[in-house]
Amino acid sequence: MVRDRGGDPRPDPRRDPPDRVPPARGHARLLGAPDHGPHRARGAGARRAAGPRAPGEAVGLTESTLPPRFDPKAIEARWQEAWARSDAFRAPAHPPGARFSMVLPPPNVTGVLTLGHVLGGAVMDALARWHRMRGDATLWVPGVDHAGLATYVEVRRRLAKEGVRIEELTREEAIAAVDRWRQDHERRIVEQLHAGGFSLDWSRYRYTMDAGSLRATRTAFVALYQDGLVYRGERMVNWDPVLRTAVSDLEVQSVEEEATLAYVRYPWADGTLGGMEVATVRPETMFGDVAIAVHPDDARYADAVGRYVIVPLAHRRVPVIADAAVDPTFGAGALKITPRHDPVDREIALRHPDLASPVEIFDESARLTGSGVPAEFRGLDRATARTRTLEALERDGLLVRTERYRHSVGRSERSNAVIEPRLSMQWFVRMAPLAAPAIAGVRSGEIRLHPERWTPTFFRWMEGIQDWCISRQVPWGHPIPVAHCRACGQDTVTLEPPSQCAHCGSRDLAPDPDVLDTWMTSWMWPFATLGWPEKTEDLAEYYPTSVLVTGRDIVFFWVARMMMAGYRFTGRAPFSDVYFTGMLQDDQGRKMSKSLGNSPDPIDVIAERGADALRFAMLFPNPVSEDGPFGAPTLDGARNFLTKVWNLVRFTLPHVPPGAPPPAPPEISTSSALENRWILARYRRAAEEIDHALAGFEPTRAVTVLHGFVWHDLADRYVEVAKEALGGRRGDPVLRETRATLLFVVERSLRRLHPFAPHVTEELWHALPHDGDLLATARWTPTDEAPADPEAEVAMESVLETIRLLRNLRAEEQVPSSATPPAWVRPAGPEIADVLAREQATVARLARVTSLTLLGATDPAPAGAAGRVAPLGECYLERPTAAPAASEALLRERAKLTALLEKERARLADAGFRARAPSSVVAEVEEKARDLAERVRRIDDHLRAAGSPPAG
RNA sequence: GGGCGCGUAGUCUAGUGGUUAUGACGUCACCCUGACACGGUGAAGGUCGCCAGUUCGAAUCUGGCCGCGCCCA
Repeated sequence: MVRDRGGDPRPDPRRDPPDRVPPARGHARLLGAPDHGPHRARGAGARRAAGPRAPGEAVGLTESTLPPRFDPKAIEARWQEAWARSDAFRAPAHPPGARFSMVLPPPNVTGVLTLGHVLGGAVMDALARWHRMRGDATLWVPGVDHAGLATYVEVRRRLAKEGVRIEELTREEAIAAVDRWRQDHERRIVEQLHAGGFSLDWSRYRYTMDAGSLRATRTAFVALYQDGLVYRGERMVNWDPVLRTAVSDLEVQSVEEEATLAYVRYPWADGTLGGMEVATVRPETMFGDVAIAVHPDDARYADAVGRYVIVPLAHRRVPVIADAAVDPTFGAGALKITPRHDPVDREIALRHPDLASPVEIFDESARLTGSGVPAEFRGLDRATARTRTLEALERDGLLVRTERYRHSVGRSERSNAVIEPRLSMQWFVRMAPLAAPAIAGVRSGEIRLHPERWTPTFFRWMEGIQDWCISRQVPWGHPIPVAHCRACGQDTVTLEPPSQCAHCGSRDLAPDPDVLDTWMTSWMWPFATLGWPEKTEDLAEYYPTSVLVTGRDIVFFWVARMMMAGYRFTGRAPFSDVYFTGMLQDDQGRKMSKSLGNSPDPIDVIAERGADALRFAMLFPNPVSEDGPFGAPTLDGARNFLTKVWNLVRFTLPHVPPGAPPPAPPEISTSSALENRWILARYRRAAEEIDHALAGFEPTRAVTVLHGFVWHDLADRYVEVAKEALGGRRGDPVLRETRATLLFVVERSLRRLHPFAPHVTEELWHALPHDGDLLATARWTPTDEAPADPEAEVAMESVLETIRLLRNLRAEEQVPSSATPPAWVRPAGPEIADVLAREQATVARLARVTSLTLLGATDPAPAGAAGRVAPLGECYLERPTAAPAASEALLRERAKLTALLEKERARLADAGFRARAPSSVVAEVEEKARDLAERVRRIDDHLRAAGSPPAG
């Protein structure tokens, strides 16, 4: 760290910003901690006050004033301000060394953040804080997205409630109305992001419609236009008749729906009896029919091809044609051809150029207004027209029959309106040439997807990619940078809005009235936020970005397109790794979604539980990359764990001597206390796994390891064992070593926990002696600070296992908790005997036995004692005199071991196993069988001694 | 209809050829033991969806079936 300050236990950044805290190397006693509610009468404080001597007084403990539970509200805002004031998250301009950069997927100003956003945020912040602590120049760019159509629809709906139709406003009024909404939501989103404690660089905040984004979008459009990758053309598009705009293929959801399939007779034009029977779910489109098509090989209609029929109600003559695209098994095997209103029909019509040119029958709201529509139906909407045409057909005797029919219907993602395929003039991006480098990038591993299993889906979509319709007929969005010349009819496409036509020089120009699909801007987010198209320093320093974290639901909308834009406009992949998060589900297993209204506002959860608990709960225990439930139990778990950490520090504080220096790796040798060697070894193992998991995009694994290590190894086992040494009862050198070890491991655990629970760890870190201003900018310490020590791990396992066995016996024999009976152990080997001899006192204390006697191999079992047989040997515990001999557990154990033994013996009896399995495996099984047999024998001895003969 | 993925204790989950199948939540019993009852200790709970196959050996590999989910038509 640059400055060695700190020591002031609870800096209040509102009064004392961290960089102005006077250097004070004091003891870490907490001063002025707010009283968090009445302390319960029971507990340590009360006991100490009442007792003759507070434990630890003899060794100079200091009373901690941290309350037993932490109150997130009391600390979170304070640290958020401290981080902000110290510019901790502002990425340096010209950093040496490694870079780590990310963009926050810009939340849509359509709404506010959901818990899903917090999930992504928790993952990103973990990565950002981890890299920052590792010393990488770290940049995480915040911003919001104008979310074109989505926001427009939302505002449109809101205005409609107030009785205002947005279509009736002027363009300027409509834009102003949407922009007011945007500002309101933008403010709330920023507030939410602050409340989450995310380490975003707010100095680089961006908006997808700010000046830079406008310039980037315009530049990209012009470049693509000049390359011929953007073109205008009359194509069949997905038309949303409610919003009266085209939408892209991705914005159409296909839904299974039930419809009426009508069999309609088209009479022969020559007056012959009969006609062609055609099945359709859309009889109202018959006014646009130009033909009836049958399959060329369909024998039923061989004579029909070339004849003419009359379109019912419209009374027009159309030919019967043959086309291989017709499915002869569907309906009657004849298809009416309405080229302006069905993509398949259009394809067929294009193959038959002699057909009459198709007529438009719908207006932009899908009302029947075309010239070919009989007066009876003119002005009707699609649904009414469908009913009326069926009625009319029935009246005219042309409706043969109807049947129910399930088929999939395209609905607009935004308005839920049934999409009307419509031939219209739109702007498109040619995708295949843009997709190729992105496909290659993923294939070569230049871009990696995590979890990997999503790559096939990615390739499938990319390889079948269609051109992208980018024009929208709404006011809200980036204007299409094209001017149409009224004089010569040509387009002028330039970076700056032109004052005259580039072709004829006329000044009579009309700007294109449409706007761009919102993704035409967001696909450039990773570099547009860094200043592109200008050659900025940020772009040079921080592009390409490192990781993109997002939900799988926008892989095609956004992730794939960012790759395309990245390669096209910067020549590079926009990021090297993509991490997909899962979707959260509510308590009932339903997806959390805005429409269901089952995602709480993160602000409310944070107010109630704290940002740390919320974020931690996002990562644990359910895997981040899988869909999974999220609710109160998960939050409770996170809160409980953080309270555990809090109390671990509360326990540690009194053992920090006044004036203690910041924690350093303790001097450890093979003569050190076993528990100290062990916890250091365990810490090292955990730290290595955490680092490995983070590097491998497995945040849940990192958090799981932390949770297990801190709670079980450190708090449950180490602290309990170390209490003896910490009480000074094992002598001064051991006390010093143990204090140093405790402080070191606790402090280093806070460091590794910080990316996942930044506020509470920051608070606790400041309560301990520390070097530097903030944990957020402290070092990610190397794992080899703590020595690997497999020997200590094995030895400690024996100690812990002995304790567990004796506790188990206590419970089974219903030994009263106040009793401390004598116990015996017959170790299975000399190493275990050694360890237990040295750690006798620890075992006795934690198993609450009055003495622990080690038995030799030939010593008889203590009479009347309850016993267990385990791999490490046999444990005996004096049975309460009143208790009946309980041998159920022993019998259960025997049954289990016998079953295992059978299995191993069967394997050994198998000649094939002996012949083909590796000899090491055979030896292992032999050893295991010997051991099992020995244990069964001992159990039998024991049962005989206890007077209950072994079963079987 | 096509593609992809997933089925492990009541729930969620770890585990890519040899482990007495991991952990969390929940459940049961005992316990307010010098930080934590948002806690401690111990226990119970699984034919690893089903059926075949490969292999000396399968939760793990292959095939089929059943169920669920997602994406695309």
